Amino acid sequence: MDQQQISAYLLKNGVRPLQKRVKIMNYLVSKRNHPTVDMIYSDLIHEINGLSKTTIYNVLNLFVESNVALALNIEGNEIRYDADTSAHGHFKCKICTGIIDFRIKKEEMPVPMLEGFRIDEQHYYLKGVCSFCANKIEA
Amino acid sequence: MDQQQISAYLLKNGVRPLQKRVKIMNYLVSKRNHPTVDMIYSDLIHEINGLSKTTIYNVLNLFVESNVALALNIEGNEIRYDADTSAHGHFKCKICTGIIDFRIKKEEMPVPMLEGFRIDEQHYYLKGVCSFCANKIEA
DNA sequence: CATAAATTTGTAATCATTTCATTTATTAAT
DNA sequence: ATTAATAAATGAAATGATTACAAATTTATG
Repeated sequence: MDQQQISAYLLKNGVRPLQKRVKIMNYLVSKRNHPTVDMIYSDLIHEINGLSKTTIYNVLNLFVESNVALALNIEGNEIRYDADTSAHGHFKCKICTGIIDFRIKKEEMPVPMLEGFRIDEQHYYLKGVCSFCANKIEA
Repeated sequence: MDQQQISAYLLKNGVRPLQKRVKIMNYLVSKRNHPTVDMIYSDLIHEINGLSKTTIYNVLNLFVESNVALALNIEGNEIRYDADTSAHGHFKCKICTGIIDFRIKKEEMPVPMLEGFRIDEQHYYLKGVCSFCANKIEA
């Protein structure tokens, strides 16, 4: 996705494609690292002159409201963001703190018996040790 | 579960059954309300003389480490606790903020293809509007 | 009982996030 | 283009949950 495509994508979802918004969305879709606000800030501060952390909070909150990003609450003390809003699960490694996506077909998602409930969001996540870190520990 | 059973349960899981620990665990298993630390504090302060919020944090962290309680990270700004450590999902209502358990059989849980990963925890949660609040809105 | 070890307490520190008033950028109209 | 009106970005200060830590208390052990 280049700047043009990102702008179009935001516009289609009711988000005015302003400079910083486009750059932050571009960061999310190109890095796919499920970053915290701090990670985004440290990486983009070099690229965007005079970027403020508050702006990142504002933009991300807007993204989440507009359904172009997900807020992941895996650990209690940090929110991580994901531009992939399709159905998928997340694995968080306790050692390296990295988050890895894994595909789940919608049909595989268990459907709970909740008569009369309106379900807006489904989240499925795992915690453990990723294969890379597991290998390190063995060695 | 009475005090005796709770003490035995804690002991079996490597947690010394001290007074406040037993009372906090008793609260969790009897109320089943997925409380925050503040909810536990406001309810138990009347019952336990000179209870400190720090103690609740300490005890809950110990419970989670010892696998006798789960820390639920559904909303970014609060951790909620659950003494039911068996496989089940959680639904959080956006309106009344209540959390409702729902059964999922272990077999129904989707198994991701994560070769060489060690999976310690599985979490499945939904957000939306519960039937009770949905009815209110309609009316 | 007395002592040592573990736990609880309360205050202060920390950290992520939000609030808010001000400044700056963007859009629309002239 | 210029200007006026609107929306967004900024930074400092406030908030709120959680943790750190030293002192006081409780629990287990000889």
